[in-house]
Amino acid sequence: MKAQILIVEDDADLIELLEYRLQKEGYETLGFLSTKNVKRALAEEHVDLILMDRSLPDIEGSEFIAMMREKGLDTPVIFLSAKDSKYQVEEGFIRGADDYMTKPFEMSELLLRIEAVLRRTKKSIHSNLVTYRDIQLDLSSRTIHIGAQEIELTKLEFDLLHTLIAHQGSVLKRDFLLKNVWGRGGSFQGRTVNVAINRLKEKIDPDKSKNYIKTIRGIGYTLF
Amino acid sequence: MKAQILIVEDDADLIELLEYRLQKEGYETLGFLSTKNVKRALAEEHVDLILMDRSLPDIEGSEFIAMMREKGLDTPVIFLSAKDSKYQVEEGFIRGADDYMTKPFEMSELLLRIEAVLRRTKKSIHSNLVTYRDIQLDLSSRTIHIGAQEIELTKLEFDLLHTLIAHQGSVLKRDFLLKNVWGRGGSFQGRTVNVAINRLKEKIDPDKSKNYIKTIRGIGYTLF
DNA sequence: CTCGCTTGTAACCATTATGTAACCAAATCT
DNA sequence: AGATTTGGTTACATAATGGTTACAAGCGAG
Repeated sequence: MKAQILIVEDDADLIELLEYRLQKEGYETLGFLSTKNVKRALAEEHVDLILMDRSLPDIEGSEFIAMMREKGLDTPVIFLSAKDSKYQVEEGFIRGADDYMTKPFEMSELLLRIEAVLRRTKKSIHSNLVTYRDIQLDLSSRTIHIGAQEIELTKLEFDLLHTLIAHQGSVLKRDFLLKNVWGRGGSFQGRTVNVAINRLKEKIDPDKSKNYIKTIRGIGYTLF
Repeated sequence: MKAQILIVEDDADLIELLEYRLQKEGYETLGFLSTKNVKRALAEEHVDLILMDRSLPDIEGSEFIAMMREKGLDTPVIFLSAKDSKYQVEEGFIRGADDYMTKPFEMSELLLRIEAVLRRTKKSIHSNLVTYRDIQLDLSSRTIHIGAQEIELTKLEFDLLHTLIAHQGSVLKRDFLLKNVWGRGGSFQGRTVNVAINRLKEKIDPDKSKNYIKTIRGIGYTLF
């Protein structure tokens, strides 16, 4: 899948140059002369990266980013800023951007930086998912989603749910769960597993309508 | 990797001579009789250096450079000029050329100057940014900005924040942090990571309103 | 060498998670 | 149906874990 790059730059010739080169590299491009229609484009299209002149006629680049971030958009941005002594001093004020290039720049270096930023932001979606019905566990971020809702589980509850899902289809005996989730053999007596399962049930299905976990009397628990 | 040199010169014989000699030295060359197609060539190919006659039939050399720089290209340029006057040499430098040769010139001297310019322009002065929400780390200058504010972090705190951001989206266990930030395996006990995280939290979010760092009880820490 | 900053450690506090027990409800058996 | 067995529910004590603070050793800049 090609990455789509949005360009905001008030120099039409530079847009042309950038679009030509980026398309040649296999990117899709969207060129804009001002930020006027950019917001709409961001809402309508999926944009992987924004290349933006820092000093646009209508708005300051970092201001635009601030607005964008406020709307909840975290599209990465690379600034293109003029090598103006005034801006050199204020380099620290380039904020919210993922990278920046000072004009004049080498086209090949820009391409490398684009690649780097895309690689970096793509990687953050390196999740490790386990799903059962509408439950979704992300093992790397240890987050749990049920439908669109995110819920919180303790370490024990998370591990318990994880092994239940991992062995879905088979009935898990208490000994098995104690060994796999708690780590110790039979050092626990009584209702330990029982209570844990119930606390888990309470969290993933408070109104008892989904019936994720089924009790097999005399044996243990299972998911279907 | 061979450097590519673009030549713009209205004397076809001189182009041929230059190309022959430069190729013999191991450079790749692109010859042009006018600036007409040079812009396109600069977009398509990586060019390390431009050799340019200062008085071309279609455009003045320094004017062309000005245009190029405005487009954001910083490819170095060496002027070749038939006129010999100190005044003009200085003017040439002021207008953005990296070096200047007056015809007739010694081929060996040109080669030396080409080498010098290429060596000089290899170094990159661009920064290396890592961002998370409104936090921005500049890895080359090791400065940290949160929004408009610049804050100071110790080496340890900087490295810690850096690895947290680099692995944003996954929970980082204490062992992992000890290995990656501290460098040693398990040579630390107790609250070492803990205290470091809290010192970092205190600096990047003194009034505890931003909640950048989330504690995952029993596992470690994460950004989200 | 000294001063100040950094940072590991320990002691202590606060919070959360969880094992256990007591009790209740439901299923199973005779 | 009543007894018995098994699981569910609740409350609570405490263990586990992380946060906070203070302090001293280490380290580097001057």
